[in-house]
Amino acid sequence: MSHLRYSCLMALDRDQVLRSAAALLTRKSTATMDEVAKAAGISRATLHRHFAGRDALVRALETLGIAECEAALDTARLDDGPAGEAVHRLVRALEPSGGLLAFLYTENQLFEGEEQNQGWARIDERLVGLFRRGQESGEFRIDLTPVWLAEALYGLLVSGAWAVSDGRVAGKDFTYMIVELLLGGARRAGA
Amino acid sequence: MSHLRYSCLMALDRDQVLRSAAALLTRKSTATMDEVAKAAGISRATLHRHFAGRDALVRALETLGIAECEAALDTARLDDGPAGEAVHRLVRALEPSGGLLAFLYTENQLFEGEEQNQGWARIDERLVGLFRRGQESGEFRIDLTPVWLAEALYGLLVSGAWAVSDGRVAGKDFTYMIVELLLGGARRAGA
DNA sequence: CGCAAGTGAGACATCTTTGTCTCACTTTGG
DNA sequence: CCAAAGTGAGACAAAGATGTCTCACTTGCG
Repeated sequence: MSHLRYSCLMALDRDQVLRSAAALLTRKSTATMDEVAKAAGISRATLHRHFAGRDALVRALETLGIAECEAALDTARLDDGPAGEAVHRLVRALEPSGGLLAFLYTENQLFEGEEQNQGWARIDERLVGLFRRGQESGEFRIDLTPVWLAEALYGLLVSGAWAVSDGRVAGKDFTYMIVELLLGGARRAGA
Repeated sequence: MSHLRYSCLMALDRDQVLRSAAALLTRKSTATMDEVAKAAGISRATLHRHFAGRDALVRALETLGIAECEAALDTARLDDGPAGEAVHRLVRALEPSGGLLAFLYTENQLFEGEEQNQGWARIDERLVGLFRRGQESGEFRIDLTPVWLAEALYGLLVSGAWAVSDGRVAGKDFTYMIVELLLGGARRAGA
């Protein structure tokens, strides 16, 4: 039964290709299939054997991004302790996926009419739930809707990922900057 | 001398086409020249008479966006009064340009290698100067760099513009949400 | 060794977008 | 009324990306 080994090996290769494609498309979202293949160190023909086409590749990246988000949401234990600390844990867990999420967030904006992947709705739900919990516990202000807070978190993740990749801010500050701005804002506490 | 009238009429038409293109590309950043032309109510041939090509159109949109930003920066009188209020005036002045800025911000991310338009550098400078002023006056915290605060403002503008255009948040809350989150954060003042 | 599977290189047709051009029609101003 | 300018519709080739296919080569395993 070489079939099992076959599919196993394929899965590994496929994942490596996917990671490499994510890394490239994060920097250049319009990269060609040929560029993606070269970046992965394989030929365009082999790339095509893994992913039926560009759409399939992007959809696979979306699935990967959703999986990483779900994993980060689990890791961050959103229901434990103060909501602010949960946000901190979440951003820290999301940091490695920042570039991929930036790509998918802007890419998703193109699918104006089409229904978005069910996975994002589920993630939105959990994120909104976290902010709502913070409001109900009196930790977060209630004049900013949970939906907006979730949206703002996405925006800050994108800004942060791009600013880091462009060298405008240091990568080590990624989590701190996002969490501090999202939770505390720019105004000095005493001011 | 019909030449003067000619150029004058052209300028008006050109500006209308530009606005319409901005409105369309804001929603669908990959729209083709044909779609842009149809959206403007003109033929593709005429569109080409106004803008040599897609690059020229995008560059013209960039120039428009820069001009609107500069105008907003002037209107907001960044050097007057508390920096926090200046930020509020700025976001309010920027609100009508939110969609266009979102388009240009994400579009600019594609020009990774190339040098960006000098105009953006000047705008960044003024924006960073505003946040620096707020820090020096003791109004803003100093553990978040002015560069990051400026970047975060861009990100929140993009998130806000998309959230409004997708109907996830109400358009009338645009300025309030962005300013309050940017300056005050999600955490309740007393918490 | 010999075979089967996977891969790389490249040819090829196709599709989309773009840029250019022509031609007929409409509008405008003298 | 007439001529000039602008416009719309469409044809056309060129360029870029994609998807498909073939063929030779390597690799791994019996």
